Amino acid sequence: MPTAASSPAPRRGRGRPSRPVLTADGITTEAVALLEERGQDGLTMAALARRLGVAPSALYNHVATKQDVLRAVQDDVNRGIDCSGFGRLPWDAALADWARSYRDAYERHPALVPVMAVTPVRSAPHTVEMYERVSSGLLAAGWPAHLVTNVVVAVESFVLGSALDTEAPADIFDPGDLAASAPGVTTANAARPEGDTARAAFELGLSALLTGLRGLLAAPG
Amino acid sequence: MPTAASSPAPRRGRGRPSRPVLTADGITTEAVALLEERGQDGLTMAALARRLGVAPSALYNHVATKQDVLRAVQDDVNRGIDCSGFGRLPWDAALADWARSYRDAYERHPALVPVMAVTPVRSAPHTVEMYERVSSGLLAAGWPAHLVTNVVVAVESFVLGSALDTEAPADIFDPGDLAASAPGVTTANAARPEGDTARAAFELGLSALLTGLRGLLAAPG
DNA sequence: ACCTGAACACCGTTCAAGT
DNA sequence: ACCTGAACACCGTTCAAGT
Repeated sequence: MPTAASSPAPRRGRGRPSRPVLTADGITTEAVALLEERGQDGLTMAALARRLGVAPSALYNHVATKQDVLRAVQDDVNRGIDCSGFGRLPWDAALADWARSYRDAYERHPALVPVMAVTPVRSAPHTVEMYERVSSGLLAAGWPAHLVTNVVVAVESFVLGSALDTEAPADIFDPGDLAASAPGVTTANAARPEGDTARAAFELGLSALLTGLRGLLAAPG
Repeated sequence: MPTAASSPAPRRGRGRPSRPVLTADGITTEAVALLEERGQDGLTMAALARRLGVAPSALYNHVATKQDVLRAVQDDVNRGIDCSGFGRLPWDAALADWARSYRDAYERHPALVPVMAVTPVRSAPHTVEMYERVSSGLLAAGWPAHLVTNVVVAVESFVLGSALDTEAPADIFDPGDLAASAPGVTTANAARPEGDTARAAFELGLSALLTGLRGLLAAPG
């Protein structure tokens, strides 16, 4: 029975257990599960502790803050992002696959988007590994070193913004009472094909971004 | 003395005031100021009420939730975004100016990024006006109606992701102890020019995105 | 209708006491 | 070292009571 067992019986003893009942990895695993099941607001230190069969204060023997938990969760999410195209496919196809996988991962965890944008990569091993595959792939494909990080950040910014956009309600652009003063919005809305509109906008932007990047690599300066 | 006066003397009377002391606009104005002065965590209903010289519960006669306050603040921020290029400049130059102004506005208010991505535009008049200028500008420039909203959303996703990126610490990509396993990241970091790196990545991405969009408009399908 | 003040059901976090 | 349970300083929000 791994630490991931749900709803373990609460400990009744008063003092230090003979063997530790918590580990950093176990906390992270349960935090990911909790985030997946109950969403952003469901991930509280109290709920996490209950899942682990422990008092909330016990968590603080293993993590300093809730932000620590979020950082660990985020590194775990990044572990699942597919970077396998680099070195196997042309750089632009690899970058496109990475961007799609990256967006899919954060579509499932939009609450982590602001965390990802701001958290240093050190002590986040899977995150470092992801960036290493992308950066070394771009370098090997002939991208000038001084542009590589900017390319990565530009694509990442688009991906994270697009991940937030997947949360938008379908009628976000419906001007309601203000329709009379917004004929252009109304026309554009009416002509927009139905279906997965967030994905359509993402694919359009990704395609445009890659076209521009190919041009930049071909004619630098 | 407008409602924006700071630290008014608290009312001491017990019942309904002879004239209302709060208005929706006054609440929004003070909320913007509070967000600007104290940042995301500083904008609490208690702090907002104190600034307005009122008990926290009084706010609930004018707004239903704190989310309401955030939505109003956000519409106010959108009022300041420059859309003046549309109809005056070529569509791509107008779109670039809009994107820069949009990013600048949310760089000052990164906490509003997740709100913006998700909030319906109805009952947000300045936001509708912004989208109207952009949409009608693209339509007038010859963009097919069925692509206009996707273009807007794609650029917006890039802008909002880039706004979050401005919050990142300068050493976010420093692999620390993991440097030995990340030679590509280390090389790219070392070669990246110093200065406003977030802006450099934004300008690179914006340029690439616009190049791709120009190509798409020229050769649709 | 629109305010006050008390109350409710939470938060994340700290800390003394236990083993 | 690593747990419990009580406590602290907050949150956003509700609601009866006042005018």
